[in-house]
Amino acid sequence: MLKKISLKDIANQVGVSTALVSYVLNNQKEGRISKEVAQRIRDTAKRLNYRTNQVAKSLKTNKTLTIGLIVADISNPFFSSLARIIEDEADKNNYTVIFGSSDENPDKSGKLIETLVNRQVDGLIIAPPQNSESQVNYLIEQDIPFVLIDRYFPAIETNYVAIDNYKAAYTATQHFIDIGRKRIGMITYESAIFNLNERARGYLSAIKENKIPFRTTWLKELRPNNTKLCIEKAINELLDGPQPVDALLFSSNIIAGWGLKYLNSIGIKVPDQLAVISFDESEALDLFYAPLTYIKQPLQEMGRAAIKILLETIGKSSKPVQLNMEAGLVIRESTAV
Amino acid sequence: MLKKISLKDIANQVGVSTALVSYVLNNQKEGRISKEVAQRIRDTAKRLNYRTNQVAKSLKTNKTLTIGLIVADISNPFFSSLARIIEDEADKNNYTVIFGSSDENPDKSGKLIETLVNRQVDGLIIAPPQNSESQVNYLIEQDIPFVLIDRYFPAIETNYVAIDNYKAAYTATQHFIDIGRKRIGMITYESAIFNLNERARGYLSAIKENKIPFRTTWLKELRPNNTKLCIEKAINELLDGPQPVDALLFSSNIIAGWGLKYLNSIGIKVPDQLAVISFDESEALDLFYAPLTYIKQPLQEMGRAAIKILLETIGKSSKPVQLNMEAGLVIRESTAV
DNA sequence: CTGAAAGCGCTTACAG
DNA sequence: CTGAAAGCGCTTACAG
Repeated sequence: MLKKISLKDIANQVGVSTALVSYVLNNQKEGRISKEVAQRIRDTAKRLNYRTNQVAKSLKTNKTLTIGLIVADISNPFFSSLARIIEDEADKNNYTVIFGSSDENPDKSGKLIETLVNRQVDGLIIAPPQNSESQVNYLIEQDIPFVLIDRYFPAIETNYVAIDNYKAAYTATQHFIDIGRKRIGMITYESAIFNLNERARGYLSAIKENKIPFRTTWLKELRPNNTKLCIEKAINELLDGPQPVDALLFSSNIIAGWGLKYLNSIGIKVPDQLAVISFDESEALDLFYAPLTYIKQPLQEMGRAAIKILLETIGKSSKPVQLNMEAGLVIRESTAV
Repeated sequence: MLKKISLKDIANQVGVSTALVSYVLNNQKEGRISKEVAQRIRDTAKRLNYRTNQVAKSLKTNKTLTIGLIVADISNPFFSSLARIIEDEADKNNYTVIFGSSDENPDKSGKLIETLVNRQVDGLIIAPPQNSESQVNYLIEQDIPFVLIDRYFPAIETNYVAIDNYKAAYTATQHFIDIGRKRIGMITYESAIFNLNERARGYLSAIKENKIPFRTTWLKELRPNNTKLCIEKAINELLDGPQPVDALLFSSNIIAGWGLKYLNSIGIKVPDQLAVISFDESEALDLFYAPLTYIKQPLQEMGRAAIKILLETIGKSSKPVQLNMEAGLVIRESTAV
């Protein structure tokens, strides 16, 4: 790289101190600097194409105007959509975002947190994987501002922004019942992640409260790895036998993606044979021959709230803000009566 | 935040200079420091939970170990997949990535470049929007390492990693011809972006060289804005009249997404009435009842190459490396004979 | 084997 | 209205 122009270069050219240059370029002490000198400083800065070195500024001010975003996988449409919203909101506040993908792996997320903290991010937005409680506690101990998003740990008092997953799953299941379905399956991950458990809990509650005799084989909890085959196997089990399910709730867009592909390939008729609802939308789901009924998370609001809370926390540590937003149910053909 | 532990704190505790602490923690001058002291320094660092302040280190070393990634839109699956690959490759080299979305807008990309440069990123990976030549020239002037990805400006000599879009479109069009299609349409964006022009050029060449009488109405070039309606209109025009097209090439995954949705809704039979090929894959496309034949870009290789070239350029400025990789054609049901 | 010291490019109280 | 100076937390020649 070329030698960069520094404040000192401008100061030398104009024949003033770097202090003065700094004040002018930061629009400080407005009234107290002679207009003429201020203008000469500005002109020179422009002529030399001066760019402030944020690293030096950060070291001095102890602010980097950078936030770290840790998601499970930036290539998952749910997270990349969220990332885009967070990017835009951050930008409005002159913040820049560094991202990292944890792959739902606590070791990776721990390393990411460490890297980002070393880089002195002003705060973090994290979708924490299971078993990462200690990392969250570490951030609390170190008094590093952060907001959990999508998931959280009910036992730890932190900022978070999520949806009411219990209610969302309950509503979806109730919808199946309302359109007359009697045997309702659900495919989800076997996981300690709170939001997934809430989804299963909501599903079970709705079934119970409607006095539908529940069969344990209706709820399939998959290992997160080896997903594709497991999903196919789960679907087979749900559809085989004399009492196949007539409705199916997918607990994530990824599961829905694989699941629909498989339903396609084995020629199941949706919604006639099987009504289907998925958590989260995805361009993908629109191309299924029966556009999917889905649980729509208010991503925009979630991203906005996360940034807002984070910036407030950066400003001054305050009481944790905990937001359980309400998700919508977008009803389409996959649950048509 | 809590007061952070600095090198000085460790130095004070152990009773040595910060220089020594720095050497030990960076594993420098290994043999020349007494084992005993080194061990005490390490123990103390651990006990105090020392984290190095990367900002201070960066200021001194003039390296931030950060790269900037500017794409059109991080929520577009093409770019988020690329981002994920770049993230992983960067991580292997201890680099971290800051991203930004330009929305194909040169003003936005200009601002992003400025922000990232001010933040002293060591280098940039950019998918440049149209009319951003001046920004690229600025980077060259300033001798800031960068690699263009996905698109580039043939008139400017830079590092870039892209596919041979001409060839990819040619191959796709040839495939239509090989399966007996006679009236082949293409929907693309009206744009000065080189890669899109190359796609149109490849399509036209294939038609010409196969001596198919080309009709200008077959090539639809849309304004990038208001896409959905434009695509529907374009499809209507292509399918209306006595001589509807019997094959259709979509020049991006976004266009394909909207296009397929519309084909679905108007009940066109793929591939019987209309054979279809799209640029780029997407989970989405698998859910279309006739899984799509698509042009597969070697994303993994592209991301890897981009990082490799960038890091080499950061190491020492060298001759521009220009990679036109070959895309594959994945043949599926949408072009079945 | 170890330390004193300069310096990276800024900001900001303090003094005048 | 303006400047000299300290300091943010590191690294690294240099000296011993």
